[in-house]
Amino acid sequence: MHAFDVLGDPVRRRIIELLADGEMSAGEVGAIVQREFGISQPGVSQHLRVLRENGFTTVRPQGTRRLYAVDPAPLQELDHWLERYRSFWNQRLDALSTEIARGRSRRRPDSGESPSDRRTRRRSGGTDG
Amino acid sequence: MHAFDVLGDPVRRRIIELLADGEMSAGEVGAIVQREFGISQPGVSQHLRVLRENGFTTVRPQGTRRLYAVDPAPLQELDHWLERYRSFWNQRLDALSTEIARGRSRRRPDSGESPSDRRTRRRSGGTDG
DNA sequence: CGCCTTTATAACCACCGTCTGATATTGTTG
DNA sequence: CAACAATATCAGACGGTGGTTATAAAGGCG
Repeated sequence: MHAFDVLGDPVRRRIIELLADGEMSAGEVGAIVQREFGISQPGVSQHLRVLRENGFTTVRPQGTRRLYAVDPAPLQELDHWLERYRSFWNQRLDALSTEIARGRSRRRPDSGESPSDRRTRRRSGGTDG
Repeated sequence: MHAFDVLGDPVRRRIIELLADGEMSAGEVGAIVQREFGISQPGVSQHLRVLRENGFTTVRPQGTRRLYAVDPAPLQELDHWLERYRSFWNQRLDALSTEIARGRSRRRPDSGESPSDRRTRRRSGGTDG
């Protein structure tokens, strides 16, 4: 699962935001998220699981509590994806279109970049990262 | 709809990547995406509509063709969201956890930041941007 | 005008992500 | 050990997303 897929959910984004300020217990995260989004404890727990299993958080037990912390590695993946577009917003958009058009006339045959997650069919249940 | 929601789909991400190299017609985008993802022309068109309606692309008619270009403004939104996490991956992770814990002990009562998109219920169909 | 191409839209639908209430698991305390 | 707290997991429901085929709309050409 791609980092964007994980963060394409507002609850999970919010959890990452909360954890950015520092380690929190599942319950603390839950209290806030339950209030803000109006979902149940198991609902929150499922989102925590997605984050955990996709490397966005680390978790350590402290008694009955589970302390979650953000793991920034997958976020770096997003940052890299965005690199190509950073130059875009430092320039005028119409002037950029012209430059892009020029750059496009000498288009590279193979940019050597792997395209975004490719799926044959959503129905196949092909979820790869 | 939040920028992450839009890009939380691999087809739409791919389309943005394609357009980053320069303006393309809907058909050109379609040919690539249909081959890579194995979806139909209307399927591609629907994704283009989502991108268009959420400000990720501009479109201009050229005869029967529609030329799409990337509009980077919403991507900037992502970049801002990521700012907070950039410092994370420039440091050792365990040392960072310690610092975060310290910073957490003097937690601000109100960070003044709007939380991620808040929904009452997914069932309510509350999709706001 | 008819014919063709391009591409958007309409109408429909399957499935999977996200939700729920119930329950299991983990840990602590008296 | 029982009781409690914290939280993960289970089993099932369901609606929205992302897909389809058919068709409409827009434009160009002979």
